[in-house]
Amino acid sequence: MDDIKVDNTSCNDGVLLRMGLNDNKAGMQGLDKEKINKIIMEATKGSRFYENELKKDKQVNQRIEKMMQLKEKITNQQLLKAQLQVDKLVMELEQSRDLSCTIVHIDMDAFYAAVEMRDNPELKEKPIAVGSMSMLSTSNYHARRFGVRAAMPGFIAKKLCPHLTIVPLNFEKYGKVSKEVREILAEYDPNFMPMGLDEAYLNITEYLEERLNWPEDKRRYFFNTENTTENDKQDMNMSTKFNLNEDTFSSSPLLFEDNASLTDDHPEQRNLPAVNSIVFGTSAEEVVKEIRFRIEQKTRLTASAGIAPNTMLAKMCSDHNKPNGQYRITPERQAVLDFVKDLPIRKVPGIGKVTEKMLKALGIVTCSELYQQRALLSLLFSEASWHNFLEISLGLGSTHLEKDGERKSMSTERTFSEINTAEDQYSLCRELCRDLAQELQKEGLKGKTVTLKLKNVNFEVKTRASTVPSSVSTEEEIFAVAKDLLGTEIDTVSPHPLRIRLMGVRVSGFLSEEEKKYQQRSIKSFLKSGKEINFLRLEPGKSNQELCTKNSEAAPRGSFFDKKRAARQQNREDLFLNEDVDKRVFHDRKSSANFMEETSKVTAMQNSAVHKIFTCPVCFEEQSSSSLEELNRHIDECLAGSLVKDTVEILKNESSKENTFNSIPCCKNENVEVCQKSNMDQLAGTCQSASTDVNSASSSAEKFTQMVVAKPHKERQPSQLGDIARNVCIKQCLFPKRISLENADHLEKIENTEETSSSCFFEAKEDNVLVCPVCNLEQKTTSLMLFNRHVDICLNKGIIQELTEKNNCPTKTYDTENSNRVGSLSRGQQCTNQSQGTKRKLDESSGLATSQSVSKKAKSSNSKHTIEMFFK
DNA sequence: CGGATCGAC
DNA sequence: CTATGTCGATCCG
Repeated sequence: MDDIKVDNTSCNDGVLLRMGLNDNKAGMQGLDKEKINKIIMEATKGSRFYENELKKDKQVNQRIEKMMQLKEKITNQQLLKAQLQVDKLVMELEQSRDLSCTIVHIDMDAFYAAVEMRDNPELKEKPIAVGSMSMLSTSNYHARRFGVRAAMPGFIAKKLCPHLTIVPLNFEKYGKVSKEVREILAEYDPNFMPMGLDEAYLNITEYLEERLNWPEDKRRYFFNTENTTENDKQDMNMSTKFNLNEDTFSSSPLLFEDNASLTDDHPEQRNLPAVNSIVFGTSAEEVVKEIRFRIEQKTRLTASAGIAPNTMLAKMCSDHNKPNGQYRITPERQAVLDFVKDLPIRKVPGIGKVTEKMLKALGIVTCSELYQQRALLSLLFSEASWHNFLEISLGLGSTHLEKDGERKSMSTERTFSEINTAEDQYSLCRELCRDLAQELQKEGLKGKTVTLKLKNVNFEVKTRASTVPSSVSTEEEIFAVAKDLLGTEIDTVSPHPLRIRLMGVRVSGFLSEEEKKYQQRSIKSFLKSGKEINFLRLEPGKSNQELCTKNSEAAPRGSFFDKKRAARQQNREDLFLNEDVDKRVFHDRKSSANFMEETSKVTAMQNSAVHKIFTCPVCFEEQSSSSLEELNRHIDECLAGSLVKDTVEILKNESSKENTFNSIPCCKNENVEVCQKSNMDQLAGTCQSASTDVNSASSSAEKFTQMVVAKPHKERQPSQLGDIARNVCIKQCLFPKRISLENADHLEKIENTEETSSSCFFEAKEDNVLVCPVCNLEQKTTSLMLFNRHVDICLNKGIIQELTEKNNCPTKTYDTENSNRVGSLSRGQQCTNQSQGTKRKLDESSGLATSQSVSKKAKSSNSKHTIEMFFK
């Protein structure tokens, strides 16, 4: 927004700090500063809001006091030393100064208000503001003369300006206009960076070069005469505004580069020929004029702009001649320093009310003072802060517009009139969770930490966060966490009621893009394959839902380990099948991205005659089938023939990194894929979105488990067994069993919170018999930690060396601390595709542990849970 | 990690 | 009556 930052007047007390005032131009209607302050004060004093402002102000003052005390203790010696250090950095920064870019900041003037005025001519001559009685988003310039500004509640604005018209927000409209503007901007920099609806940065460096050779015609724009007849008049004004003089028409670059064009924002009235087109030059100024011209022609709204060698300066430039003006800092060091010299620090983006006040306490108001005090600042502020200060005072800023990365959090919050009953609060909380879950789903995000935000009726804000071992994304999941947070807050104030005026819920701690791809793909594909196969194979009426919703009652938890034990007997050999499976199941090593396609192709196969080669996961023979139906039939036959063998565990590493399906280490001897609970919880969201059948899951994890885990043969009808076994089978082909670090990570977390979490994994203690992957002996254990300790000990014995040599395959470390970074991705690749020599190198360079480093690790830290897994 | 604060739009 | 909603960054414990 183009609202001018509050210039801190001399008022010493808090509230007025934020009530910035505009100059009251002579002869204009409006109020003077004093009057405005008085009115605001009267409207404010005594309110809960005001009391809170005072409190916050006190805190800032305390911070300042602390800082001043620190300052007192600083000796000259220290200061000198700091000076040297800082100046060293100054040198470096100065050397890195880059003036080669042309950055433009475009800022629509009083955007929302301007849009509303445009669409309702009645408002044109009136003071208006956009927002509500409780909060204004912006005001037009007329209203600003009364002290009506953005972030001011409407009722106070009304007191300042009784004639003020308050127009409600209409984001849809602003969004449309914003899009129109962006379409123009994209022509100058396809990578421009929008900042909200009304601002954007452009890097027009390249564009400028190109444009240099453009003929006039390419730079000619026509006045929009269609719009309204009334607009003709404006067009003439436009001509004036855009300084359409002879220079412009001659479009001589030389003439434009001189200073005359720098003053074009205050053009004198000229006699202009009536023209319906205009040619813009090739200089940066001309380009920006063109942009603004086109914006105005297209939207009938004006914009201000700044041109400078970096974003920070450009932003401040756009403010310089606002509204409807532009300003350029030429790409010369001196020009930059001149601009910055007397600039109040408050104008700098990033310097807000508090920082301004703190710096003011040190006698720093302008940027040159900021520079002069650099040594002191380096001793009083954090490194990040004083580095920033230094760059500001040198006029340095970023020269490239980095696209904002992935979002880090998503939240929703609501203000309301006091709510003080727990019941209402819970239901409100649920509602927020519902809204948030919906938004999360739109972006396919799941996060690990849930934050509850509360503002009590005294405007005191509290946030309470909790991070859970597995990502959440559904209403139920989020609410489950949020309600606890809310509960404890209610408890802490009890027996008094919790009196709040705002509640908010936020989810953060998303999986990184890498993790997400990795996880989602495999999960989605998995679900897809599972779903399709079920869809095809299960008798009518047997839906996923049934498989999913039936959970613990149908499959008691103890059975989980029963099955494990039973399975363990006959599969040790399976471990050694990998390589074969490797070669035979997958004809080509497609990236996992293809698996989505792959599965959908399989679906498509039913309708199309396309033949598809597929390897039967049971007999490992290639099958050319024209339909999934056919393939299934074959598999059924195979299964019937080799039922005893059941499904094989396929420890295959296919080339794609992402395409690994997670399973837990201790399940490695299982013949069936077992999804661990923490993982299941993660899957739940996807599960729900992918499968419409699945809903109202008290624990989607368990449903999932049931879907995946095959029951022992005898308990099932043959047909069912076939279905499920094949399901598992195929799934394993598509998503060969692997251990992911993520998994290990969750394992540990779950274990640590064993008592509180409803983890079922180690619940049946007597059944926890795990096979040590090192000594291959069964270990009866009550916790993963104990088991890991055993593995560590085994490793320490040096058995690993022997095994590694024998197996000629690297070992794997599951380091819970590095779990996020160490992709299980690249590992799969290495094991299958590369000779060991290469493997080792890659392992080391990517921070992965090879057998050697694993041993070291195991020795050096017992606290780390290392789980080794040997392939082949 | 959790909580508070700052700053921007 | 009546003082926003959302997001990222940073600092501190």
